[in-house]
Amino acid sequence: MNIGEAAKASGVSAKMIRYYESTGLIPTAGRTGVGYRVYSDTEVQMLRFIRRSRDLGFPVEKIEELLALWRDRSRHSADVKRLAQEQIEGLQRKIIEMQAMKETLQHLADACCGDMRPDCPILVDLGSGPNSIKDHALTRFGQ
Amino acid sequence: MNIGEAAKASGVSAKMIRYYESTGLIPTAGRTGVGYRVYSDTEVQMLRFIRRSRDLGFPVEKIEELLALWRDRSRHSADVKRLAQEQIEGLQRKIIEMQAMKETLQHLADACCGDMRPDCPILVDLGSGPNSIKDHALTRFGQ
DNA sequence: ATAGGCCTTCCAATGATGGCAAGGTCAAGA
DNA sequence: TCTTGACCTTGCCATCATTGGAAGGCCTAT
Repeated sequence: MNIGEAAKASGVSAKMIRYYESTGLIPTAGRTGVGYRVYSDTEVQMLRFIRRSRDLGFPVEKIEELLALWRDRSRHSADVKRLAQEQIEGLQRKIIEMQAMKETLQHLADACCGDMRPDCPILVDLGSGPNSIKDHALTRFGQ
Repeated sequence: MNIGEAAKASGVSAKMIRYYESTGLIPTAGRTGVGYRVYSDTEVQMLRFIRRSRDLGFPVEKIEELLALWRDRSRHSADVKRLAQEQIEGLQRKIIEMQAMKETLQHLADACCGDMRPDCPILVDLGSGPNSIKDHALTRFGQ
């Protein structure tokens, strides 16, 4: 199987397959006489594993650990679960962070009339420093 | 004010201040006789604006637009609100995406007993392709 | 005078990916 | 057999925002 076919079959672009090989994430592929990379079903399965892990947000560094466990028949499932749990926590942290950004922006946007006038609480907030949300809330409720 | 003081006062690192200057996001700072950059309160305020915008997840490209509106006294607040709304939508998209990843992982982790045995539905799923979640659910409910 | 803490510029790396260019190869059709 | 188009190869550059380091100049206090 050529790299293009392996790419189609795995969902990993040819570019990325070469990249993963260069970084050592996957072993160096076999070559034909003229230097074309050759892939077996096993290798395609490994690529699909990587693709799916990326889709779940795992950084390549963690995928390396996951692959090692995948290959290790005497692994402990606890180790896999721990990696998954860490990833879940990382995702949760980011979600909370973005949720906070979103809510802050939503409050500001709600307070902006959004017409032709120049007055805009969003710009006022951005120009006024890091505690402005609280300040703004206090100001609003204080009035 | 030196760049170090401006950095402390604005929350933007000296490194980033120089970078923003080099990319044209902020105007070139004044210089002392020996070439040190000098900053006024106005410029520090602009840096704080940038910092706060970054904290809300705006890409630098959008901050450029926000800064332009900030400076433009004949702006329409509608333009600012639109930028904020787009940012909110972008954040929401990413949140949903990460939420989906998290839930998928949570299902998988829940199904993994996490002990010393090697059997692990997480690894099975990662190795089995993109539709495995649905497949897995069907398998479980079908049994 | 010297130490250390600033400042300057330039260069490089991050992580995962896409894009482009120049050149070799293969298969099918004229 | 020759050509064409689709594939492969390597290598370099770009992204995005940020950090780090190296090499060298300046300023202040001891």
